[in-house]
Amino acid sequence: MAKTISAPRGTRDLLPEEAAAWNRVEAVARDLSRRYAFERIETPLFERVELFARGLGESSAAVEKEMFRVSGATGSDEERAEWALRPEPTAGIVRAFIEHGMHVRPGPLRLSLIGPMFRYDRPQAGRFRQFSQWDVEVVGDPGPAVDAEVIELAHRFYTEVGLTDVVVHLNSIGDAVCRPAYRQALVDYFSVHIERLTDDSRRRLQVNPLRVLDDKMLAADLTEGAPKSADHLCDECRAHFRQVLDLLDTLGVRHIVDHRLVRGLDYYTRTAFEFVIAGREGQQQALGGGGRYDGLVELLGGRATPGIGFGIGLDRVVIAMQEQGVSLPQASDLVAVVGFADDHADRLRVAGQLRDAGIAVRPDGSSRKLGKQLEAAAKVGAGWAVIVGEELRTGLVGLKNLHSGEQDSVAVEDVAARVSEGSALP
RNA sequence: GUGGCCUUAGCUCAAUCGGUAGAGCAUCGGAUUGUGGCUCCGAAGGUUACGGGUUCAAGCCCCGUAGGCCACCCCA
Repeated sequence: MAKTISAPRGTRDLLPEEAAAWNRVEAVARDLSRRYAFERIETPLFERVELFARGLGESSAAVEKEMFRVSGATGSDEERAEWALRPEPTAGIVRAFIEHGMHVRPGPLRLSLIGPMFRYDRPQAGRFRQFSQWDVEVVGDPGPAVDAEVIELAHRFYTEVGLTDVVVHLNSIGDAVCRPAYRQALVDYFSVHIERLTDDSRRRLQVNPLRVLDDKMLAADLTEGAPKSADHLCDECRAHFRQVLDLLDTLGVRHIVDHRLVRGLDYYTRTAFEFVIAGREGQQQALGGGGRYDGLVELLGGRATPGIGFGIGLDRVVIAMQEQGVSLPQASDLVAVVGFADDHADRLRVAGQLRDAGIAVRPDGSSRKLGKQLEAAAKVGAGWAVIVGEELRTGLVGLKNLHSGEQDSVAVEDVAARVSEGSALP
């Protein structure tokens, strides 16, 4: 045997046995996108490094150490530009929004995508270098109602996918008006305790003081004693946050205000949130997160436009579904077509007729004895076997229920109806 | 980027003191020519992750590399 090649580190193959869970997750995401009137958008899997550096912030972990760089080909300047696989979808969507002049469209714009993201960090439970997200963005709506609607949408997603105990943690981190003062308050506070900070936090204090709150290495009393952004909000931000919380109460969305939640990306303003499984502290408990980014469009060269959105990590959702034992009903309306000797023409013709009628068919292509074919049919999960034999001359085939063993002779055109009655559940 | 544990058949695992690789499950075939699931018989499947070292002899001891798992940072 030739030397084998394995999947790249931090990536994995989606095998057929996991398909049911992924199908469910993607189906719910697509259906909710439809019901909440989001339109599909697709952006490239790679963009210029500069887009992410400017959009997410130079000091964000995603840019600082997790950028998955694409080595450019030789040739033109275009090809030699620095590219990176997208670590998150928002920057690309905002880039497209600006590039296509989408601000002139009747708004607010509601955009959604499902696709892979890439971060070059070390693989771990629930963390991969390639992972999948469902992302939704509302661009052009500054009001708190849309914050609540979007959070409620994510919450509904978790429920419909079958998960329980998912709660939203949220915070308001202010805006261009009040953040500078809060920022200074943090600098003042942490400067007093500079000897208790980690090297990393001392650096963050210079670059982005909010992210010192994110440093889990610091003693709890140090971060809990730090100034809270909620206490430093300007009147507008305070009112906005208050309304978001009230609306979530009205909608019955369980939420917890977390003063340490600042989020890893620099573009967030006002509302920031994260979805976690209650009681699962420590490891990769975040199932999704997002927030408002009222300054991002302008930062990337567009005219000032508010935005809000979230990304949900579908890999982690699938893992959580497995952990919680979410049941995924297996339809067994698959029909195997078996027959005798070399009557493949008959089998394929019958298979075609059944497919015309809309059912899933798997003809046996072998000339094995009938018993082997039936055994194989049951093993691949068929609920029914259609046995093609002499009676086909009169339009009849044997229809055998592979779970009960019952069998009778039916007309080919009646098979589909019998199968869709769906009595073949195991 | 840092640390710990690990790597033998497709999967889960054995292999005594260092003595030349085994089981269960799964797969495929058979058990008197047209009816599966149970049972029985049989076959196939390995450069013991890769590379080097020590030794008469290495799956086992030593070094390196890669990969996996777990945790930290951070996040989805």
